[in-house]
Amino acid sequence: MTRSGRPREFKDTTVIDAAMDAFWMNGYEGCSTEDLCKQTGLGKGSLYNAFGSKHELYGQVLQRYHEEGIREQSAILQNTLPLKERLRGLLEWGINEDFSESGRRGCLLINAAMERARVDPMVEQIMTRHIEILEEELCRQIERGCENGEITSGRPVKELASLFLSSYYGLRVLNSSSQNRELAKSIVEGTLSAIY
Amino acid sequence: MTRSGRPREFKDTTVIDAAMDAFWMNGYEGCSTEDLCKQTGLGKGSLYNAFGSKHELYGQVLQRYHEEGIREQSAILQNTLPLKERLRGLLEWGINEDFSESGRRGCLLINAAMERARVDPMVEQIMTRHIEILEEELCRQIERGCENGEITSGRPVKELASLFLSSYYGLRVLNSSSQNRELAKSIVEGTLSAIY
DNA sequence: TTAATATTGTAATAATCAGTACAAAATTAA
DNA sequence: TTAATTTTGTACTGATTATTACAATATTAA
Repeated sequence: MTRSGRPREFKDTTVIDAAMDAFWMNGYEGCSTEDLCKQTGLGKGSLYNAFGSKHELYGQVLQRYHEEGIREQSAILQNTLPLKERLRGLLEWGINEDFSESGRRGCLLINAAMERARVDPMVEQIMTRHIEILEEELCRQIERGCENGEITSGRPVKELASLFLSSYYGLRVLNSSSQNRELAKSIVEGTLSAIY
Repeated sequence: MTRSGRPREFKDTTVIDAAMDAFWMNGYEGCSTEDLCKQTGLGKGSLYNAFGSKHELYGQVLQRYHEEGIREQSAILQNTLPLKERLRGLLEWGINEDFSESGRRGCLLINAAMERARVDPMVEQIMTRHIEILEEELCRQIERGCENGEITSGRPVKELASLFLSSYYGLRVLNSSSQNRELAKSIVEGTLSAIY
């Protein structure tokens, strides 16, 4: 079942990961096809033959980032620690991303949404789905926390999940806007003690 | 003390406001000098003569937005209502901005910071200052709220202010990412009941 | 081997980019 | 009036933009 013709000299996922770096560093508008060729190592011919356009490649990049992000965040929320430690883990995972060596790029999906969700249905759709999934998982875990007595505040589950979600996204934005570790620490404590 | 030479046919602040719309709609990279001329009504000659470069004009736009934003937000935080209503007022002010007719542009400063704070010291500086001032005002008001018995949670003022700040920024980001009024409502309730 | 097919690198395309040059126009100071 | 000064609109610059054309290359199926 192998296709005839000259075989590709690259793996799609590898190229998408490289393109992800380029878009992450430069944004969508700020990233030229030249940048994409340099970062991926492909020529224009190959890039356009394989991915169609800059915008389609961007779509594949965001989709991949979204799926991997959900995987990692869900894993943190579903491990065996007490809920409070899992929630802390998620906040700290975000902080690690935001303050990593690789140059303070923040969350690619937030960057993309702020730049383009308003004008690009593809971006809006991925971001909306991402938020939905995260919110659902938060509700699931907080619900369990209420049932087994870990959470005693008595507030509605939806409200607690919304609060955590917004505080988490605010944390990510504040981190990549002004790189203030003190503030980040304070947000973590404030958020956790708001739920407990 | 009038300067000699042909007088300008425009008021600086009017032009800056028009340029603000252009940058707000398109982002920095996505906004061409052509866009700026169209939106402001000026020719390139006048625009460059008066503002030097696209980047300098962008700086003036952000500075103006920053100052006006601080003015409005401070006014809300300093009015005569109970603190809880003032905090609610700030959240709802943000929601009104994010869901306004003028096309879901969100907060210009957040947009700018997400696009450029990483690579543009001017943007980072304005955003950092903006956050600082807002945080200070929140601390001031929450401090008073603790002293006069409006707030009884016993948590440190800094922590409560950080929580509110992050939740507020998260709210703004979630709003402009996916325009979910239900979620916004839930965040408002969750945030306020976290502090009270 | 050959025909068919797919990928690759390079060169070209037309449009758009930020910014400049400059002469015409409009003002003030002398 | 005239000289000096500033603003304005237009035409232009060279660079860069996303995308395409296409011949050379590398493979599979017959």
